[in-house]
Amino acid sequence: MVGNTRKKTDLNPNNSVDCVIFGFDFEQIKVLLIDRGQNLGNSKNLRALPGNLIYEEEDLDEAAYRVLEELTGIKDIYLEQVGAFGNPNRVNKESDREWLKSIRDEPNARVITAAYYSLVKIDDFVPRAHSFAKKAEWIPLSEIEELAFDHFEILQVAKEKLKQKIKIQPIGFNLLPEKFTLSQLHKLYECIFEKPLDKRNFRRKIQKLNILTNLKEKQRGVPHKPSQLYKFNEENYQLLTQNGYDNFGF
Amino acid sequence: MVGNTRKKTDLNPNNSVDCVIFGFDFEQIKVLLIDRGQNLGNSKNLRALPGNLIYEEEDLDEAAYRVLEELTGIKDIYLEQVGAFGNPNRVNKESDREWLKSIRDEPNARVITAAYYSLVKIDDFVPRAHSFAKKAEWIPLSEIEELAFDHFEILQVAKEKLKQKIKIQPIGFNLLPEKFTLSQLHKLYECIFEKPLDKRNFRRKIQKLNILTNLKEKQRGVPHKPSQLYKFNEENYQLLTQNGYDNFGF
DNA sequence: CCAAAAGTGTTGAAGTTACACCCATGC
DNA sequence: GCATGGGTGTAACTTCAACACTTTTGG
Repeated sequence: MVGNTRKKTDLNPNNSVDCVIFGFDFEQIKVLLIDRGQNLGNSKNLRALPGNLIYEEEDLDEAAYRVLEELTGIKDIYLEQVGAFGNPNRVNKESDREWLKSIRDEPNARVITAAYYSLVKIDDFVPRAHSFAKKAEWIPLSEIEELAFDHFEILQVAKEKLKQKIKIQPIGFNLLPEKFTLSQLHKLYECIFEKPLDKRNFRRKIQKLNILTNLKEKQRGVPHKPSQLYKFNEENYQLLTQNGYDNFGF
Repeated sequence: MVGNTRKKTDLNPNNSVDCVIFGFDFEQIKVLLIDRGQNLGNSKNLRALPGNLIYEEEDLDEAAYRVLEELTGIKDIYLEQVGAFGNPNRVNKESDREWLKSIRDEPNARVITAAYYSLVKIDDFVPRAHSFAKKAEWIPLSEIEELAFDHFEILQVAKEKLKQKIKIQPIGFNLLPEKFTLSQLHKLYECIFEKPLDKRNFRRKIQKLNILTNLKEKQRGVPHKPSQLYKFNEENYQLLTQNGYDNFGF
């Protein structure tokens, strides 16, 4: 992989990857979208999921990591496959067709995409736009109403998969900084499940799992009682799950 | 779709679908595999999942239904996507390369596959081999140790997805005949989860869901106390789940 | 009458839900 | 001293796990 010099002609014109990048700013879930900077007459400049064609000899997972880095500068993150999307009508918006003409050698090729979702610590990097992404921006999930191609549909499926996954694997920590408070974790779960969770019950439940380490360290500079800081305890998590435990309930 | 006359040249050389068809014979889970009837010198004649290239203008889900019917004669069944598999080394077995040469126009093309799993009532049809499938056979899941391409890996993932899915949606009924007994359902769940479930607890739990209709009809001709027959109650299931209920536990 | 699977209830432990007040800090 | 979010316990209820015997049929 490393050091390959790949040409545009090594691209597989029929297959792409698209990434739904979730972030959490302690208030809401956000999704990283790119702005293709189209200046179009009558059609809308819709945002898109970061995604692109894969190379002929490239693994799908690898392609997802690569594309993500190329378009946004993000690397080394948690990725999970959502599935394959191959509706022949994925490209039925005028603005999408025009855009493809401007960046692809074979703009009319039928493209099947493998979608991924990933969870990132929103502060670990400033998303930088690269390549054809004129801007890369965090957009609140709740405000997204329309996207390029079939990306809105992909987003809905990704959201659903995330909800299911977090019930059987505590992947939420990927969205939080190394050190976090129970309230932040609580808020995160509420945002993902899109419903309120009782504070005391949540705390009891999560603490019973014994996968948090209390850092014996407090928040500083907050205008209220400072909160304990915790970190995810990877070792205890391994112990817990090595016998097939997968009930993270909620 | 109907009436299209499609030529071999309309095939998309880079994309295929593969189907993991699960069946249940009241004793164990079986998987429908095809035998490509290779007569090879030193390499094994491995069985494969039914699958084939898709057409250029064909939806993935549709392609899965079509390929399945073409290779096995099965139609109108429950299908669920497993995901996209695109490891460039999927074809690294000598026997697979030779076989592709014999059936494909572009045997060396890199192929990304969308895998599906499906649940069928094993007695609803006799699988018939068609096309390049020389035989289509039900093989016990527990006896499958090696398959063509990356099909064994696909099978493992499909099995895992099925286990997860049946916890949140009672899809098991697709594997049983219209009329079935609680013992058959019980055995089915044990086979899927690969672990014993307490008989009384299972019955209580499933009956509390209120998605079974007691047909007030008994098994006949069995050399033991005949069992009540039940059918799946679709209406009650809709009522149960319309408010988001998805705890079919186990 | 024997073999085979069907069918049934109880108890103790664990988990779930709902709910209200005091605490520590910055300003 | 006030506003803000942090942190805690209990009681009623529901669910879960474990467990053994009687029933009905065919042969």
